[in-house]
Amino acid sequence: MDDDNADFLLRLDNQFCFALYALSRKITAEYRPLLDAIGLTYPQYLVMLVLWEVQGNATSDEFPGVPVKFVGERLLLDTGTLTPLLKRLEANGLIQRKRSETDEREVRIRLTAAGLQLKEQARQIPLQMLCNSGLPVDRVAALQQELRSLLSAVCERDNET
Amino acid sequence: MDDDNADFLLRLDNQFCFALYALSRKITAEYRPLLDAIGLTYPQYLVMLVLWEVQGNATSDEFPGVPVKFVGERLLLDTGTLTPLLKRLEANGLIQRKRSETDEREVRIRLTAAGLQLKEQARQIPLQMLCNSGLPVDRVAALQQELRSLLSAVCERDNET
DNA sequence: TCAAATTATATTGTGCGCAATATAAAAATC
DNA sequence: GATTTTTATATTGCGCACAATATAATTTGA
Repeated sequence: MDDDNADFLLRLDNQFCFALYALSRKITAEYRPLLDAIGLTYPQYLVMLVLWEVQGNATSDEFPGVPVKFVGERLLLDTGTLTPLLKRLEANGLIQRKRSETDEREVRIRLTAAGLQLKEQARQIPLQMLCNSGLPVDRVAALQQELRSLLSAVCERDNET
Repeated sequence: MDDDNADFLLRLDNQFCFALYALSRKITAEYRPLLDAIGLTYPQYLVMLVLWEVQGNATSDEFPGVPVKFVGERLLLDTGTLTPLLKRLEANGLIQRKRSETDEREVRIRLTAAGLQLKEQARQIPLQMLCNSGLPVDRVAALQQELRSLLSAVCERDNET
């Protein structure tokens, strides 16, 4: 390949990765005011989404909790990120962390009453975001499908190695 | 809206933002081995792309440099991120940071000989990434166009405020 | 022309991400 | 059943991101 072609491929505007990286940060920034209002960061919000989904409306008495590993697999995050994040959520009274009695290696996570309650304040966020964005819904939906498809492809390749 | 619909919108798999966030991290991870080989992190690589583009083949004698602000606008990063990053690039001998003589507020950034030289080792990276990904080129290209379009829309809205 | 507003960068502090390492418990293998 | 291997979490350290604040230089405008 000659230099002109190589320079073309090195131009910032031609980097797929940069478009992805920049838009991801921009969208996260759009969430910030909404999440500030309920006292969550964006990664903390993702963890709460996972827990709201899996714990349903069960109280912490009824629910055995999920291992940290489960949350990590869902969000593609490792314990170096999750352990301190979960400790902060615990310090804020939204979750409980308790070492499993049947398998002492596991730490099981479950929502407190306050954590369950917070879901009611979060319900409005997805629609709010969509409205705030002013973007055409079908376009966002199509893009999301494509992103999820590529993500699956990359993850499957990772698993083969 | 009833609870079922709200729960649907709160499901992790339905979050546009999560698909974006997760894929962005995955793609960055794919760059890591290639960038490790030339001693750059991913954000540092982006800064170098900007500088390679704007300085061309000029030596640091010939080139007046660009302000930190210029790099920040190109990458949508603020000085809280850039100042320490640029200091690391300087410590590694890839750039010079020099306060402008005509406007003492500005710090002008330019590539050293080593920084210019590194471009030769970086030339292969974009094509390598495309090959490694194993993804269909046209699909990636189309997605990139869509991401850039949304990014522009979000940035324009920001500028109006 | 001088005070006020703006601009460019730096600093501080918090919270991710992630590699590398450590530790303890459970499972597998001999 | 003792040893090895694997698994689950924690810790440490580094480098972003970004809000908030500070500082100094320039520009604006009364």
